[in-house]
Amino acid sequence: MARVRFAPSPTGYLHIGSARTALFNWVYARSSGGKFLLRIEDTDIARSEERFLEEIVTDLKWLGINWDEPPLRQSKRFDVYRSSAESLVKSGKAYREGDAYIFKMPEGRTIEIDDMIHGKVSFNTNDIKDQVMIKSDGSPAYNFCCVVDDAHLGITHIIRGDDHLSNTPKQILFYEALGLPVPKFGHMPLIMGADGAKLSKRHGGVSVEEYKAEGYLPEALVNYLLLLGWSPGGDREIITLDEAVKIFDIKNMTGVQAKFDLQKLRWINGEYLARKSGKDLLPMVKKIMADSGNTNLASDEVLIRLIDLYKIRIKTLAEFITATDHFFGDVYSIDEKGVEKHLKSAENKSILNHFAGLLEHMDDFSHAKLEEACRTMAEDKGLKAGQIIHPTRVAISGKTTGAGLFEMMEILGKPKVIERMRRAGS
RNA sequence: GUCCCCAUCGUCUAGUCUGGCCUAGGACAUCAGAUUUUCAUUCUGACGACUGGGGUUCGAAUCCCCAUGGGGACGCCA
Repeated sequence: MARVRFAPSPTGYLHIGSARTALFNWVYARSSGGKFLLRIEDTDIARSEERFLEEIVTDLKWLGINWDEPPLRQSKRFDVYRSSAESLVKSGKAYREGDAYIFKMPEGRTIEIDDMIHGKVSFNTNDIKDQVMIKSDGSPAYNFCCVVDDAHLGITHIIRGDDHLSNTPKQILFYEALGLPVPKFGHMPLIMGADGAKLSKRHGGVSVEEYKAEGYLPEALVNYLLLLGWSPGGDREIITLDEAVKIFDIKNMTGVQAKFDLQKLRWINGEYLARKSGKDLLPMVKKIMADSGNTNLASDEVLIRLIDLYKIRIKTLAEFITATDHFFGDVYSIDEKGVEKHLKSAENKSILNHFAGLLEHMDDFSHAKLEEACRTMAEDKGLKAGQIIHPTRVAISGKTTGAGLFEMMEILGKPKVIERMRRAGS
């Protein structure tokens, strides 16, 4: 049975690239009926912090990733690494230099890897230096404790980033020297920024937290990450984790570095947003509104109506806030070009005032009745409905885009609508 | 500098392993049109690629070599 792992180092937030690594390992385990484990690489005690670990755990769960056994912490196993290193010194494969333990690199050997993604890759040991196993301060070096623990955990398949490809021959040598079975490796290409450079803040964010805060749904982020380096086949673009588990085959992963495309992520997020109900989205919207300082400005009922109206017009939850700001008070963003185009002429002002006058006599302020009133007025005055709709939209929302006008009016309510129309018409 | 990985539309990719079905398919983005007598959704269409050069072969996006380009690694970081 396959056993795979994700081994984060709690020295910072969960990087989007690490999240992808975790994701593919998880999918590999679930699709093959194997186990997915977590190992905490906290050997750098000075830089490791509990709060980072908590954030990583939270983010993994948020993405839908769970693990089958309690996480293993490397900081608790320094004695194990030391005795392993000691055994290699005894057998003559390593030597000591002060308090450090160093592995003697054999000469002239070719190490061949049959990578699950790249196929055959080979290295010559002449290109590799002797490797530190235990540092002078007693802490283990990455490549060494990685091997000791992967063997200890019975890891059978290691799926990780291409940045580890050149670590692999070193690790294979450790497995051999220690007399341990060598697992299968699969190195997936790194994600680059849109400009081909290392992924950074200006590409839209590097941490899972940033995407969460921006209002991306975990399903959408997962879906997008899954499409980077793997193809579900056919013309599929939208795929859930569960469906991916059913059809995943590591053979379909490409060895080609991919650029992170925020536009496509946004599109996918929009797809998921549109498919959710306002009720399902409510907690997330409330959270993101609270985080940006908007609290208790509308009832849940009104919020749900707004979400249902706007979910097909936004790509992230954060956009909901700016798109609907005119519902939450009298200070909201104004599209100056829209004002210029629709509210400046005397004719439009007169149309606004006339329409407002009609509205004042309405008791039933439902969108159906409002639309009826608008259409009737257009007919009476020989106008096209658009000539009433556009100025009204800008007058009550400050925007040229948004939900259907009459639904907007209904939710805003008679007093606000008329007040804003009168102000724009004066 | 040395070693390693990679190379199809602007981007993600299908096709490459098992050469002919590829006048290279899909999606995002962009542009245009239709629908919606408002916004968006939706629909239709357009634009748009096999990095270059040598081979091998009846035939190459697919196999081989070289060049170029991109990325990674060469830490007592992980």
